[in-house]
Amino acid sequence: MSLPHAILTALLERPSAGLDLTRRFDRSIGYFWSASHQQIYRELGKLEAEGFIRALPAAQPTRGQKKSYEVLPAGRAELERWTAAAQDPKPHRDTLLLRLRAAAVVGTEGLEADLRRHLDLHRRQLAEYEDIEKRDFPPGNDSAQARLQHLVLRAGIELETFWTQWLTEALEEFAGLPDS
Amino acid sequence: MSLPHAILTALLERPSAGLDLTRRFDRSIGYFWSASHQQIYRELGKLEAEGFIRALPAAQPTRGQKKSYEVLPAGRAELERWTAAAQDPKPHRDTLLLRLRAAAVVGTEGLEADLRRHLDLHRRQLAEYEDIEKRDFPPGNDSAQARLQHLVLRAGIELETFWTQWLTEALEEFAGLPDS
DNA sequence: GCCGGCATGTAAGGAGTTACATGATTCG
DNA sequence: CGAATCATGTAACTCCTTACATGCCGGC
Repeated sequence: MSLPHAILTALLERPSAGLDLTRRFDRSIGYFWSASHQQIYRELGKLEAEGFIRALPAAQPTRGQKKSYEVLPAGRAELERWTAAAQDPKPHRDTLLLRLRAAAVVGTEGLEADLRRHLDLHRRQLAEYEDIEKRDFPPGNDSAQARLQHLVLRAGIELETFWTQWLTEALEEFAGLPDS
Repeated sequence: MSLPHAILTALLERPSAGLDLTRRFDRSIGYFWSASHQQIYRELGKLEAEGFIRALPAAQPTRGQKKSYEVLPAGRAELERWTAAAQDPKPHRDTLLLRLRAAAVVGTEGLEADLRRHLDLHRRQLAEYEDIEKRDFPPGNDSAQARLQHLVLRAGIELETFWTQWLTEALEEFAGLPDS
């Protein structure tokens, strides 16, 4: 039940059409809540039916035509409610850790190459986050909104830092293993 | 496509029946790949139909009776294949970060209490991991299998450490915020 | 005018969750 | 024997993914 709220947040930040939202999910909100355009269109339809958002008047109802949405007061209220509500953390699912555990049983043959690839991907992601930090959060801006957004970005930076360190350590471990 | 491989790994570590597996998923494998008993039974049926596992001979075919499984050579081969295959990391989904981003737009009212609760949950999980580390990985055991398992556990420890630190930082940030 | 890209969708299926159902075993 | 618990399942639903379909729009 989080996708509709992710969309409400994005639309409050700026009214947008479906593909705009999709692109923003690829870049920013999608770093911690990804969504495909199919999901987004379906959810926009639901949110409109529930009275949480509405299409901006400029939009025609034909198919291939751009259709932008804005959040209605009921939608903002729902987002406030959801943000404040207690929620249990969802259990993590991590394929790579699972594969390492499998490797402890069936051997590490072939796994090292993919660990290197993941390490590279995490390094790139970390570099991207650090660029965003330099660009969007120069020292001195301490508005409440900026501080919260920066906090979220720092979580991303620290998580990617963790993964690069851990993968480096894992690869060192592999180097010292009896060959599989 | 990871649940069947999680089950194969667990069954290779020790042949088990459905509920045994469910309990082990609650304690150990489930720390990074959770599954309910319904999922597990469904998947055991599929794996048996595919010839990857078989019921141990002792088992009767009646309903409420215990039925243990073991991995067949084809199952082991499939697990080896899957472990070595290149896989892209799945995008993360984190509700808490999403809520923080929403709070940057609609205000932080009511969120702080749940952050404290999450901090407490992560501290407990961290303590549990550290207990496991003390119990199962005393210094000196450096078999290949133990080193890989320890590596996985350290990932859990470091992730929980990150979350406790980040949440602490977030709560400090909240304390300095203009009240919402 | 048509072709490639933009924009909005539909359909089918997989994976996970929630609620419920049924048979066996154990213990008082 | 009756109730609680163990153990194995079914059914319905939601969410997400993958593949495909359709209409508009600008440039050549």
